[in-house]
Amino acid sequence: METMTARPPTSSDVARLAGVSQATVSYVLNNRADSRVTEETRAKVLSAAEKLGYVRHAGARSLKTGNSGLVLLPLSDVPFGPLATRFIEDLDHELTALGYTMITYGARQARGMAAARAWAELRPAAIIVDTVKLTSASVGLLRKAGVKAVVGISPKPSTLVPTLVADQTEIGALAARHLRSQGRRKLAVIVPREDGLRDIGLDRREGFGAGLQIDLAFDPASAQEVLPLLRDIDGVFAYNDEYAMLLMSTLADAGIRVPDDIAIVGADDLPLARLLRPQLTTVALDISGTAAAVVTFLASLIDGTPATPPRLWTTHLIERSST
Amino acid sequence: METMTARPPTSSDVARLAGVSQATVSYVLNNRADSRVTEETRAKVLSAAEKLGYVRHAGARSLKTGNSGLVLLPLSDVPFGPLATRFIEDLDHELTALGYTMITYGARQARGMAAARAWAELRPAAIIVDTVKLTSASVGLLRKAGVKAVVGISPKPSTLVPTLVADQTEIGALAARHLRSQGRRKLAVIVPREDGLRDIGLDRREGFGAGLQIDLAFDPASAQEVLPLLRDIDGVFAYNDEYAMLLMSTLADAGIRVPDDIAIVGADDLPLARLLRPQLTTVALDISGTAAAVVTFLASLIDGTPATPPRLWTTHLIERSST
DNA sequence: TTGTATGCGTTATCAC
DNA sequence: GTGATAACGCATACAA
Repeated sequence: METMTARPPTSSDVARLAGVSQATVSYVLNNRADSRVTEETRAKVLSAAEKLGYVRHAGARSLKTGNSGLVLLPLSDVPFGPLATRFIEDLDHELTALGYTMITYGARQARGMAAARAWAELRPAAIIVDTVKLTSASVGLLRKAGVKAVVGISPKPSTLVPTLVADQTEIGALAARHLRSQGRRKLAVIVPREDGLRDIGLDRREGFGAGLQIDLAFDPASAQEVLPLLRDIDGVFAYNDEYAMLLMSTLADAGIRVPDDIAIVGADDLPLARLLRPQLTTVALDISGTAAAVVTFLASLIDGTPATPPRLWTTHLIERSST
Repeated sequence: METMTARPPTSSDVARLAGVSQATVSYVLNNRADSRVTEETRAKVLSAAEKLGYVRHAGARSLKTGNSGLVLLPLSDVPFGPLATRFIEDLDHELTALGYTMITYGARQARGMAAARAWAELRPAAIIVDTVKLTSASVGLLRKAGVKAVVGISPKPSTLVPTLVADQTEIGALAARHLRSQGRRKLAVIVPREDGLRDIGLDRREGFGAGLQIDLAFDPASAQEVLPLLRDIDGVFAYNDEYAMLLMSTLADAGIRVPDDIAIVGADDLPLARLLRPQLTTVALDISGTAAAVVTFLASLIDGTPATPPRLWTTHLIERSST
């Protein structure tokens, strides 16, 4: 027989079953040290809670205590690869260890005020979000709603909020340095045409420095079109490994040799890109340890202690046979 | 001057500023039709709320009404590609349209009771989760906590909960049918060695039917090792496009021609795989419209109406030059 | 050591 | 049309 219509068990239900007061249940379940409870009553409470399948009501708890323990991560519109996924997982792990609950929210949620209102309803303790989704007004709203830490992610530091700087320029710079060190002088840099990727591409291009900018959509036809632009080029930074793969496949078709005619550098060190022949030289991003630093940073902000945002990653070049 | 320590504005604050009662504020903000409010007071309330930056407290609301409007999506441990990402985005969009708030939870959250307790704290209206993360006990706990719709995702229907069946066998079957139709008779099927992928691979292999099973790790060295197994093979279903890429790069190195010596079929129709030469024949999954159907299904369950879970995808074969 | 009482922000039932 | 008022589940100051 199913108990379909039964109301979820409350701490009062647990108290009734255990033969104690509701307050005692709360003490036991929260391990409050200041109120020492007999081992016996403690056991009674625990077993009663177990038997009833009692689970705290997070809403009621947050209403009472004024903090939800939630950390909100509205997902970026930019499709993310293994790196970002790994970072999010690490973040979740670290936050869980500190008793926070990490939640990701809306893949394509509207930005600005509407989004901020939706976020604020949950009364999160912290929120980490792509800076482009924030406005001065929306940050104000979030702060008013009691969000202790509003942290941005962005290629450049924001004036609005403390920002985790995802510095794209150093990626481009590293690629340029390597190509130059290989004696390449006639350089080009790929910038994706795709919406979300374009801004990142422009930043990588900025870091790359002097060189021909080639706008490229992720599409063989587009690659065919830009092929003539490479006539006088002997080194290309391809934005990332995926665009590098696109480029290399097109160059191969055209009979242009890599690295003999043109050297190619990718970025992100995708596992899939290791299958390429020649193997792709790439700028790898190292994010290990970042999540822990970010969580420490968040905790400081939540406590009201000022703190400096950590670096999101370090970069290093992996030289393979495409350069 | 910042108002750092100010308590978030409540509906009472709005009422005070607007010069009305707190109940009236609630009526206005919820557009309750039964209590007709003057257009004038309505405007006063709205402007007061605006000025204060008032945002509802989701916790208090869910405490009072007994439903949170939350739909929880504990993410699967299996790394997901563009397809799953798209599905999640669609789902979010559809749910938002119906007034629900979709939230994804913990990338590597523990399964079983511990996870269920964490989920239940949020008192979601519905939860969609990989069936392997559920146990009979944890489903019971969730139901007791008032979760109206506990929906599984799994290759096979579950006895525990209504299940969105991600039928992998038909993918394998389609690949086999195509290879046979091309006159290939000595068939093999790749099964990934990787943890999360292996079960999916075994299901695809089951659907494939007769043929040599080749266990393969996503790694060029592993591909080298299995190369001898392909000596007598003339058609391979490579599990998915990524493994197909691995395989094709290894075959190319060994001087084995595709499709002349061996025909290859991938799956998932990855954009990146279109760069391959020869171009990869693949089993494509179509998920358009699925999210809407799933949301309709969820809504039924939440209303207490029994309903049949929709199919997650349809499959079709895209023939290119690798077969 | 445990119980009583209160209020967090909200919605909803009832008088007015 | 609008305003008191109660209750949702919980944590905690204080009383016992």
